[in-house]
This record gives sequence, C-alpha cells and structure tokens, in this order.
Amino acid sequence: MTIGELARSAGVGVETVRFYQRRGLVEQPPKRAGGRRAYSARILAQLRFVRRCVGIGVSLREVGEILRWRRARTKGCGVIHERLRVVGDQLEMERRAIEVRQKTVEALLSQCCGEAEGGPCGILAALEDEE
Amino acid sequence: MTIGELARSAGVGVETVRFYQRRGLVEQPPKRAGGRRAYSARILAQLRFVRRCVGIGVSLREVGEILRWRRARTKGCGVIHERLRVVGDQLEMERRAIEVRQKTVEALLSQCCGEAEGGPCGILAALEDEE
DNA sequence: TAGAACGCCGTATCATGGTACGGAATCAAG
DNA sequence: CTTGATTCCGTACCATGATACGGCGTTCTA
Repeated sequence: MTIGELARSAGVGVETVRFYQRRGLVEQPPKRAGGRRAYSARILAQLRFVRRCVGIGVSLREVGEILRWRRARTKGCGVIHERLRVVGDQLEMERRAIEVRQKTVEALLSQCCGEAEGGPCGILAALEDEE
Repeated sequence: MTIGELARSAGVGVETVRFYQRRGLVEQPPKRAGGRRAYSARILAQLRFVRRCVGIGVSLREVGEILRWRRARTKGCGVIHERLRVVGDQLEMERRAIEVRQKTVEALLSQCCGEAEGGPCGILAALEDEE
C-alpha cells in the first residue's frame, strides 16, 4: 500500500499521515527499492486508531501517551480507562458550557425588536449592559 | 482609567486589551500628557461587549462584523439577529457532536475489562477495529 | 516512451485567541 | 529622590491540528 492509498483508506490527506508520523503516532515503514515506503494493514489500523481517538475528543498528545502505555505493557488497562474517564468528564463540561451559551443566545434573541420595527435593538443593548 | 484598571474591570489581561485594540474591536483613546492613554467607561463597555460575545461562542471576526454593522447603522437589527441565529445553530450542532462523542466514550468504557482483571483490554481493540 | 501522477522530505504557513518579551518612559509610594 | 510598578509599542511566540510548497526522484498509464 502506498501512502496515498493508506490515506484514502482512512479518509485523511497524505500530509496528515506524515504529520502523524512526525508526532510518532503512526509508524513509518522502511524504504523499499526506489525509495518508497510500503504501508501495511497494521499501519492502517494505527492510523484509524488515531482518527478514532481524535474523533471522540482525545488530543494528539493524549493519543501519544496511550500508545506509549500500550507499548510499555503497563499491566491492565487501568491507565487508559482513567484517561477515557477524564475525556468523558471534559465532554460533559463542554456540553454544559454549550448549553449555557445556548440559553444566553436564546435570551438575546427574545430581546430583539424584530426585523420590522425601526426602534433600537435590544440585543446590542443587552450585550453591552448585562453583567 | 488606566489600561490596567480597565483590564481588571473586565477580568482580562492587559495584553488581551491591546490585542482587541489591534483587531479594531476596542477603541484606543488618544494619548494624554506623558504619553499614557485614558480609558473611559464607554471603552469598558466595548470591552465587555467583546468578552460577552466571545463568551457565547461568537468569533472575534464576527464581533468585528457586528461592530461594523452597528457603526454603519444598517437599518434595524435584522443582520445581527440573523448572525445570532447562526451562532445558535452552530451551538446546537456542537452540542449534538459532543453527545455523539459521549456515547462513544461510554460504549468504550463499558467494554473495558476492569482494572482488576489481567486479560486484554477491550477498549484498545475497539478503538482499533470498529468502523 | 512521454508525461502525468505519485512519493519523499524539510520547512513554511494557516486559523484561532491570545500571551510574552524587551526597552524606554512615566507614575506612585515611601 | 529612589525604587518598584505600570504603560507604551512592536514584535515574537504559544498550542492545536493540520495543510501547503518546492524540488527532486520514481512509477504507472496511454
């Protein structure tokens, strides 16, 4: 598999693969004759692993940590479990923060004068004055 | 009011105020004798306006647009209303995306072998194999 | 066999929202 | 009157997750 095929299989760009390689998140296979590298299904799995982690909100730095733990064979999965719970907590906090912002936006929209009227808009005043 | 007092009043750093000034989001008052600038309550209101917008998820670029619209006195508040609805839609999309990620994290956690057992962890396998 | 397309590698650039630094001047408190 | 804090200004840098570019070599395809 070439790097282009690899990238297409994982739904990312070639440059993204190289970027992950530089970060040590995806293996770089040895060069073959001609100077090109041959990518295996194992590397595709690595790449998908990274994409999947990123997809649930794990940062690349954290992905690197998880991979190092796995390589070090630290007994059991307690550390990864723990990290995943941290990710879950962060998601919950983000979700709540978004809900707060949603309520603020709704409140502002309800204060608007409406498109038809010509008076001053309540939204700007509210954004300026409210604590 | 000095820039330091201004910044403290709005709960931001001095450098942040300067940053907003460079972006044209907060006014820069003229220098007084000695070379220092005197900040008014009006500028504090501007700064709070920016912080409030940022707090509900409006980007600095969008804040700039809103300010330009206001300065141009485009009739009524229709444009701002519209922009605010876009922000609301984005928030809703973000919230849903977070909920999807939360479900994924929960599913992964439920597949874990548990800290006590010594077997292979289901989380890593799931992250590698699942589509 | 020509030429397009791909691969390799180092480095630069992007967007976002700030944060930090350096050096000179000025202000405030003791 | 000195000393420490603050201000001013330009510029550089930070994290994050990519994305792009240039120049060269190789490989696939018509």
